[in-house]
Amino acid sequence: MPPKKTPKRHPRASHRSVSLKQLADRLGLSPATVSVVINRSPVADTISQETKKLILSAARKFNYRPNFFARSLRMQRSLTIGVIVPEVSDGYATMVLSGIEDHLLQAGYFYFVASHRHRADLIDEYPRLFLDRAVDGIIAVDTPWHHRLRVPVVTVSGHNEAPGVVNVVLDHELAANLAINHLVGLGHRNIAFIKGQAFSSDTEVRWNAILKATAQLGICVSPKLTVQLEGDEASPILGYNVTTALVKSQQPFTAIFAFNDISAMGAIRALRESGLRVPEDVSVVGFDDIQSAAYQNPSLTTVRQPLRKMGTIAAETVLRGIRPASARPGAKEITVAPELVVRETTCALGCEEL
Amino acid sequence: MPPKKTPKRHPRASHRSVSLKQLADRLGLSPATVSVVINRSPVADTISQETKKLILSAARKFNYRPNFFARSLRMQRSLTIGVIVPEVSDGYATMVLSGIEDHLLQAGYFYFVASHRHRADLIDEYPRLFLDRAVDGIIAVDTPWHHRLRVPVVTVSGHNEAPGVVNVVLDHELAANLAINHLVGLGHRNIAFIKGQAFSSDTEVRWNAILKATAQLGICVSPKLTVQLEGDEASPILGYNVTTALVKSQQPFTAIFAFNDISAMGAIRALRESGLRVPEDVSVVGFDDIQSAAYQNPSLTTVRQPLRKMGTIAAETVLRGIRPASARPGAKEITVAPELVVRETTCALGCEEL
DNA sequence: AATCGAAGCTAAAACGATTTAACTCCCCCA
DNA sequence: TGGGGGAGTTAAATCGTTTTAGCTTCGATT
Repeated sequence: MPPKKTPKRHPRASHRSVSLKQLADRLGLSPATVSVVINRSPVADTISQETKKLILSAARKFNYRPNFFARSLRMQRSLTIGVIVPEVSDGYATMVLSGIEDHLLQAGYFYFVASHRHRADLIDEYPRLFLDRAVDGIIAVDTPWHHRLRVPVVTVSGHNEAPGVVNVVLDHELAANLAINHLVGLGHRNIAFIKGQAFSSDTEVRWNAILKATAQLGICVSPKLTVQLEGDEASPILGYNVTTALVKSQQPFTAIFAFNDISAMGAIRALRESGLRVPEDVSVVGFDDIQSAAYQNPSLTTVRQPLRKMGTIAAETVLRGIRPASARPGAKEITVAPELVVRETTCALGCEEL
Repeated sequence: MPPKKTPKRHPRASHRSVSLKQLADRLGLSPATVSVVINRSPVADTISQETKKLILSAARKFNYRPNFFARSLRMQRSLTIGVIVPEVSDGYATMVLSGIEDHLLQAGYFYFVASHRHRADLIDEYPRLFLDRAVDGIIAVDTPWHHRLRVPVVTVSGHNEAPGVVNVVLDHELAANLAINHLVGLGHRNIAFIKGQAFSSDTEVRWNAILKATAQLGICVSPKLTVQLEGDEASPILGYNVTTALVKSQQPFTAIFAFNDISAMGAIRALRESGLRVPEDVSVVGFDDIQSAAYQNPSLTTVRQPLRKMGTIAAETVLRGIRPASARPGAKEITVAPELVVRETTCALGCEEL
């Protein structure tokens, strides 16, 4: 008597849900038929109504869930997007993420998040890992980008003209104009500037926009009133430090235009500690309009970036890139408009409100 | 002459990377051998050194990357964790996420994020979608949890005793003690409380802890000085609203213990607008110690939750649950300790600093 | 009576890995 | 001469789908 050859089942296979083949067996049909009906493929047009009903109701009854890997393997698509950000726990990235998520999940996609914390090796490695995971597309938020990949790539605030990538960017010229006009309109002439870190992809474009805007208005940008953030953390301490240095330098100024809200907060604290009042002695304009900007004390005047919207646009764009329907190229850059939000940290030169 | 039967290749198959089989063909070996060597499986022990070298160098040369789906399909594991949070763009969740990410990526896992925005249908649906995607485990952050799933589940700040799930929670009794002791030590007796929204999983436990702590100190908790946040947004406006109402009610109080930093910020603004100074007239204690707490003006005294650490622990725990090595059950609850961070929004009753 | 076409369904080949149970040599020893 | 055993390798099944190119039937048309 030959030994009974019980085929070894996979360890976890026991309580797994029913497979397509099992379903087909139960119905006395072939997997092909079941597959075709369940996916509402055009081939199913010739399947009789009766059979279709049977299949669909059986699928419901046995709670059939298609195996994701089998399907992805066959279809060569993962319905997954990789998102790379500098840091998950900072306001900028999470706002964008929130917009990205909105759109992706609605479209039936999921996404991986990876944060590189400005480490060059990770900036290189994560996109590769994403590809190993067979993502259908990649969104890079505020992250330098040089790769050329075989999936669509969209950056948010990326300014490299990499081939095949679409950049979703703020209209920095408008942003600079809004802020500078506001300050100049209030009578400010000696304006200090806090530039972003060298690694931040917006730093350079924004700075150029500022130079252009000030030039147009005949405002001089003094190098002595220009400081630059340094350091990786997303903490107000960076703005605090440079502003303290600025005050110590004794150069007179009546306004600060900060690179972002976080540094503006640090700046305000530094000014306070130096005995300067905000906004009576120094007006401060932030950038981004993160959640807490409105609830600072005083509340922060700032240039709002529509971050959620930028995320949504990025998601739409990357998905559009996946459908090979529309020709790939399209626009290389999508620009969104900022908005000036005037709150309490700016006032007319010499004002003494309160 | 029979028509040449060129097997139709898949659309995108062209520039895809080399497969295991192709690699094996090039080497004149079988896929089995190559697989075994590349995965350093025990079976490979009997493969000659020479062959191994050949295989590994060929793999490098042709930049072989195993197909993720094929592997997952076979191995029944995805190296992916699903994380569900109320909202990606809020400080609490992102801090936890940051800790989760740290650990998961190091361990070779990726994670999906989905935010339910307190919609009951999504709280139900996302875990299902995660399972459809064959995640190996789920982490639920500040999210009510009732399911019993076939993968390990870890909650952060979950307080339901669902079977098979591990809860990572703060020691709320300690937290309440720290805060109340601090205030009482400063002479405060009439303390107002801002309770969390009903849907927040910490609300109830924290409240009970507060009742216990006050009872121990003989402090009376007046219902008239107790307000509750309402609304979904993660905005200070919620705290602002209830505090405004509190002030209007004319009940005397000299301190507020808020449910979180966000509502504390709103509370401070409301107090200010009512002509009350913080901390001279009213001391305020927040909760969480989110990034911006230290940079409020005045900076916020608060109870710090080690959110990143909680995330890391959650990640560790869920991965431990996946390895079937260690027996599944283990502790049902892992407690972490809060820490009181005294800053500028609290001072002794009757103080007039500045 | 042979042919055609439509209707309804399916066989079988992918997709790209992992894994178990052999299988082939070849040497050595009785 | 036979066979035991190790070293080195692999055939083939499996994971669960999708999809293309047919395969049956059967009634209708020439």
